Amino acid sequence: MGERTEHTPLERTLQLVGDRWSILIIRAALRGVRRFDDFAADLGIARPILTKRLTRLVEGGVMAKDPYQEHPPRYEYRLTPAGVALSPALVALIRWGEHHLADGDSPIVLVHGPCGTELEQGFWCRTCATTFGPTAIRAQSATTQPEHDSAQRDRTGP
Amino acid sequence: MGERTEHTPLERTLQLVGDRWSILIIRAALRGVRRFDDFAADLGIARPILTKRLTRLVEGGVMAKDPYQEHPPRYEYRLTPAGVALSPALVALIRWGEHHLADGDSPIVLVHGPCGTELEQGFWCRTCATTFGPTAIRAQSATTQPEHDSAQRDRTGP
DNA sequence: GGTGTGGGTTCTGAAGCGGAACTCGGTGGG
DNA sequence: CCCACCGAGTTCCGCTTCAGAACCCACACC
Repeated sequence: MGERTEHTPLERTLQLVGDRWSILIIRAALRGVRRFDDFAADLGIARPILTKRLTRLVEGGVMAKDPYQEHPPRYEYRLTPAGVALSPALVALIRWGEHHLADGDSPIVLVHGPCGTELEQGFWCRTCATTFGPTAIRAQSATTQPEHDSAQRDRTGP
Repeated sequence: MGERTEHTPLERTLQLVGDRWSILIIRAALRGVRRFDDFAADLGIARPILTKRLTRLVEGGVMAKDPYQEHPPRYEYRLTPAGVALSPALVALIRWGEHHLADGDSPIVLVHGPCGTELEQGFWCRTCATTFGPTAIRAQSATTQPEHDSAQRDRTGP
């Protein structure tokens, strides 16, 4: 049996959200869906699978299960900050589908809300003050300097 | 039998690469793996599954199957430009795993090759010359004005 | 006290996945 | 000429996961 303890970050990420539904659940949550039945209706997912996926996402820190009323104890599932941090991945997948899987029936694009311009997504180096493509990416151990707090936040850009 | 013809870009993307192996196959291809047996050995994937995944990725335009020698006819699988265009999604998933699924054993980060600074990834609006977070994203039809549901509820900050 | 609602759990099949063994064309060595 | 070998799959079998529908249960409302 597979003793591969999925050691790379990508493998661990895919263990958590790399199935057919988790990403769609997260997208629904980003749109404001919170309750079990709303997820089920919105996604068309089988309810037992939804139970399992939500449980796994909660255990993985992507979502949180909070009571929203007491007496009939009812819960809602919200994205944690870690869950919201998956947005760039979602957006990348959506954009890729838009540009490379167009069926001609629904040309929908993601835009910057305030101005309506189609958004772009790229890699940005703070030091060089430049954007760059995938060929300039290198993986590197961070043992010497555990600088983990970079977080893509609203900034003024390149 | 789900007759849902997966109409949104995200659903179509996940139909193609939203299984347990496709993303890992694409990562291996980005690292230079090209041949059937090399994929099998590198990933530890069962060979019948690898056959199916490679076939689907070729049909989906993500990879191309080209002969690399004639007389014993042998083929290699390369990423197409569309396949390389999935890099931002891969990088987003890798970075998320690095930052939110750290097990303390392998702190590896992605850096800008030339200078070694950890890369950032964000949404960029050419018109406003600014980067922004997920709450400022809106989905909009590319042909007409924004009639597609605003797709965004109020959320706590990113 | 019956009905409705939200949030699940049990039951079935039907897919998909994993492992090993087998096939098939061609090549190279003895 | 014969046999081993290599790359690229395909078959066969067993196990795990998924999908669908039905069912359960605690409570609230009428």
